[in-house]
Amino acid sequence: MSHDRAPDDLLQLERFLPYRLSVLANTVSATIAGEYASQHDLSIPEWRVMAVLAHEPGLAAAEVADRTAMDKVAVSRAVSRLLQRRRIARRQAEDDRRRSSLQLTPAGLDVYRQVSPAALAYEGRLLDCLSETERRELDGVMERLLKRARELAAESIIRPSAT
Amino acid sequence: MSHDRAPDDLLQLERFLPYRLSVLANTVSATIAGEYASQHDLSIPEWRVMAVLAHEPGLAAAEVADRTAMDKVAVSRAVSRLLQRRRIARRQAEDDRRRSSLQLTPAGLDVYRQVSPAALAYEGRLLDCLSETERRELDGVMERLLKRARELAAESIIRPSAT
DNA sequence: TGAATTTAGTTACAATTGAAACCATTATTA
DNA sequence: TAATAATGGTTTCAATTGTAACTAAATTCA
Repeated sequence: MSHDRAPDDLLQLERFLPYRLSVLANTVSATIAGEYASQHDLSIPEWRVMAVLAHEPGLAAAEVADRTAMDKVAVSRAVSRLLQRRRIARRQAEDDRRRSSLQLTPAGLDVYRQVSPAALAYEGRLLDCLSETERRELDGVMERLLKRARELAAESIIRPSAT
Repeated sequence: MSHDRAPDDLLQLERFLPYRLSVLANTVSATIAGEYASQHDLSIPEWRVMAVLAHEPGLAAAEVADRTAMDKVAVSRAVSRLLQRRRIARRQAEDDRRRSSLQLTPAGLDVYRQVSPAALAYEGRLLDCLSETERRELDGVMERLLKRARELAAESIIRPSAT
């Protein structure tokens, strides 16, 4: 009457944390991306760049990459779109002419000030389904999981397929 | 001495749950994808298809899409690669000739039996950083967050940009 | 029955993303 | 100081992914 294969010591997709994380993150990101795009013609990478520049004006592209967990190519592309739309401005650092210094324009700051509360409102509604305690705990859990995930990622890069 | 803009009632990227979820999920997925790819030449979509077929042999493509949170195009592509490699077999349902019935081949089952414990081992090491209680709680929290995220996603599709 | 819809799945085309090559500048060191 | 290496950032090309159009089969209902 039951399946004769795949006993439950083998992986079941719906119970697999990496799968669940991926589905949750994609669902959330797709919703937000739709919101940003329709309201402000803004992609998630662009939004990330703006958000870090709001808090730390003058960063170079590499520093932005660092703080947004994006690679330098993605930052370069987001930056060039933001420059086109005059949402950020760039000048070259006087000490090092390779390096750029990025900051929001007044128009960019405006956009940030509009998007920011909408994003926080979405986050709030998402977290509605958790108790205050659960939220606090989730915070710590996420932090440790990310730290751990990075450790494991570093491992498998160092030793891509040793015996 | 402190920044004169972006007060903390505005969004700070590192504290923003959607951002954190995305970074965590991407880090985890990239690690696993690298593992699958190097060891078995298997993509994540393909792996998902195999995992559901291991538990429910005979599913049609649309049902696979359902259970893997993938769209039908992604399933179609994964299925065609898996067919090429003889990891799954397809026959058409006798009652409805549009519909296909998919199942792992013995070779496919073999791959699944190899990948599955490796994937579970990774998950175990990731969860190492949490206590037993925290893991149990995370399970419930993930479930509710996903449910909630889907509600909110449905909302914004129904009412894409009402006043 | 038979035209019009709906459903399952694939294909074609455009947009996004990632990896590697590349240019310009700065740092190193022989 | 001249050659070499390293760094910041952009560009190019290929692979992945998403959207829409499409084919074939089944269903609806006039």
